[in-house]
Amino acid sequence: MSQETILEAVQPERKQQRRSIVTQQKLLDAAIEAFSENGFKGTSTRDIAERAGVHHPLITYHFKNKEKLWHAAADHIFGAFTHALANSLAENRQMDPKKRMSTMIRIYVEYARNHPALHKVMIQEASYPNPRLDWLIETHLKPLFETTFEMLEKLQKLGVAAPGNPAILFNMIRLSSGGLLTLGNELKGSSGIDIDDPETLDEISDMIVRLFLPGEMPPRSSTA
Amino acid sequence: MSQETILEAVQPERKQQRRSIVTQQKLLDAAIEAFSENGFKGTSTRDIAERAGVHHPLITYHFKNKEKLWHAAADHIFGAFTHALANSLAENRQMDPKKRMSTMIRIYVEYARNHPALHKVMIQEASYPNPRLDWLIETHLKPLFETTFEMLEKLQKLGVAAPGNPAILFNMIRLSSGGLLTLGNELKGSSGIDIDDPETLDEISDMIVRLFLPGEMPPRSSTA
DNA sequence: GCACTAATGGTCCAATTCGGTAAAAAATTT
DNA sequence: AAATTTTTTACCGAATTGGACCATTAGTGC
Repeated sequence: MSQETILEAVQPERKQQRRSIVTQQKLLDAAIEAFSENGFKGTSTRDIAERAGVHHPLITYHFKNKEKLWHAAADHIFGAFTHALANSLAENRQMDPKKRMSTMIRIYVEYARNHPALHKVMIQEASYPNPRLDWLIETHLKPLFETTFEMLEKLQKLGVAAPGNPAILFNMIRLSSGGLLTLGNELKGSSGIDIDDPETLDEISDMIVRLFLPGEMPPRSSTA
Repeated sequence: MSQETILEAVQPERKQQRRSIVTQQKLLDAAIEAFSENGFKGTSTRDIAERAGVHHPLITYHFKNKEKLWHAAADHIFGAFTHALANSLAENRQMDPKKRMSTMIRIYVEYARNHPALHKVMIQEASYPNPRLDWLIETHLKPLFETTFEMLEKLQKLGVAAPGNPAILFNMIRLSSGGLLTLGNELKGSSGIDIDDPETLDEISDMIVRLFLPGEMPPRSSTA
């Protein structure tokens, strides 16, 4: 979590003021929200400043320019998610693989509900080829996905996860959870699904586990 | 298919010229592409005209304004998809329910590959509440979804489709197919999935059928 | 071929918005 | 109180916005 930013590199002869941290935080949150809704091109720095309740030149002051603000915002939300995920996985280190994966799914569903911007930003940038997408893939997506691929493959060998290309399988899980919640505004009207109902979230998580991890864990052998 | 547009309402004392239809077509295609990439707000009419290779005042001439162009473009792509779907379903009228649903999935996967704008536009508009989303739901989504819900419920009763809320199930299918292909630009880099490979499309379709329609059709009884 | 209209091309518009800068004012830290 | 960080206010020039206007061209119906 080194989002004390950018400016730290210059030369902080004096320590950063608290209100400065607050406005940076507000700007990052507002930026993520705006970028996730309207994409990079479709978002103006003025819109972001307004959402943050802050004067727009502060963006230049704190983040230099729009591009750097986008990167900082992406780092911010991915960092927070990775952190939440790592925490939860550390807690469940001794659980069996199926339980661990189920937990990850549950966390992601919950996270996607509370921070839909995480998935939305990926969609926005994947919308057409651009350098930000490449950066996102290399910096955040690949590291995040790799461990999950491995976990899934292991589960497939154990007969727990459904067979087939694990990469495709993983992405289907990703879309059935995060992608589904991203459509929140539409689901109620088109399908009568209310993602604000906590029971709905459980229903989604349970269904994903049932669909994608249909097998049961084999009884633990003494040698392994 | 009444996308001969808008102007027909005025009073066509003479019949529409062929080149006019061509430019309208080009504008509709360009509009869908642009709107799907950058959303309504993020798209300029000039961008659309440029993509279409057409002078931008022609948008005003043919579609009155940006809003009406969006609606015409949405009608256009949803009409085309509904048409393709209906055609294929008509061909397979005598097939058993599981086969029919599998066919629908296959069609949607293929369609989403060749016309990613269909799904992208829905995502763009669902990104935040707005009147276009409401219109989209009422005009196109609900009619399109209703029949599928029913088919799915029937398949659940037959033990073919996975159990659980059919609306959620349906939307997971929708996202595992169309939503997945929408991420095309990202999937290669992040997961090594190449959606330009026809085999990948088959793999996706097959996996969806296996995951969501795991049961086999019961042998046909003589009375039903 | 002629008259009429639909369609296009090219130009212009006024308004707004864009990202970013500069310098004064205010708030904090030392 | 001095020094420095942060915020505020005002402003910039460039680009873009959706749309209007009219002369020209192409196609239609006779």
